[in-house]
Amino acid sequence: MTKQIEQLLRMHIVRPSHHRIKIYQYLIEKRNHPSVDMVYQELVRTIPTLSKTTVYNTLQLFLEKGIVIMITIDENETRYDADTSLHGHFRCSSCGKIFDIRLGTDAWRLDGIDDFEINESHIYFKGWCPECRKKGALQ
Amino acid sequence: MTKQIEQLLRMHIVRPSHHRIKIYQYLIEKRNHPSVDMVYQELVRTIPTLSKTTVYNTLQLFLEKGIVIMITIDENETRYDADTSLHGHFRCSSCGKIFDIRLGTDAWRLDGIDDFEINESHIYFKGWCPECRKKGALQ
DNA sequence: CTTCATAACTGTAATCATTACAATTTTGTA
DNA sequence: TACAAAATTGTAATGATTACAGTTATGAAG
Ligand SMILES: [Mn+2]
Ligand SMILES: [Mn+2]
Ligand SMILES: [Zn+2]
Ligand SMILES: [Zn+2]
Repeated sequence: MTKQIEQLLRMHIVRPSHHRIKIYQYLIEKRNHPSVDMVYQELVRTIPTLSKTTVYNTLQLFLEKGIVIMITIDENETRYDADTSLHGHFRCSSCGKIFDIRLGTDAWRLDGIDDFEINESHIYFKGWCPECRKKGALQ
Repeated sequence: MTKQIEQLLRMHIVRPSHHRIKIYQYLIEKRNHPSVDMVYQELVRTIPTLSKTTVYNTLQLFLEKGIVIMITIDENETRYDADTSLHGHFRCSSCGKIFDIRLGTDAWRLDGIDDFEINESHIYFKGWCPECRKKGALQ
């Protein structure tokens, strides 16, 4: 696993340091669209010397190299996603969890704005997730 | 014009104070998806006693009453829009302007996530606007 | 026109995510 | 082993947003 991550980082011109591997590994294993603090709080348990600045710097580097995307669905802090494929997100207003939403290609298509050059597309939904709806219904 | 805004605010249980009218008027006249600071900098010229806190509070109130929507396309500061209809946004990475993008209803439709209760839908694009593309091409 | 309760507004301080930056440590290579 | 480059750290600065206490405006009652 670590070898594969090293390979991927190298392919994107990112030297695979210990911290970078751990941070990338966190993203692909948890798949939880974490904030900087979520990554830091988890990893600092096994890397006590870890600095939050390193998490910021590393995710910024991953962004520039195109191996993560930034998600601004949360108003307070940016979230990150190692899944760079075209997909939407749903944020539960109750539990705060962020879910992946697979959308047909026609949802991403848009006509009549040929003069714009689109580099990024984001589709966000907010509301209540299935679990929270159940809980809410019981109250 | 002012009378119409007063009417609209009253309809949404917002007492139409002088400041509230001016802030709402700014939103519908400029249609520029402003940040709090953009609203403040413009209005403080004619209302020298205006406090930025009032702009924050007022836009928060408008949000709660459903007469504006929040746009999180900008990573640094939240933007506001008095157009609450379903439409997408495009943010130019060069000039920072935010444009409205009208999308067909099929773009907003999504199947297979019936268990989610959707309250808000946001579609954002980022890239280069027509004007900045032209300028960029000349360089 | 005064009184008074309530709502609106102001200004300052606190909070919190993010960035800047200089110092220190690690790494790869000769 | 030596050393330059890259990575990491820790602290301070920045900047948007919020908290809050004090002040002002408003509007109804008398
Ligand atoms: Mn995702
Ligand atoms: Mn708009
Ligand atoms: Zn939930
Ligand atoms: Zn532009």
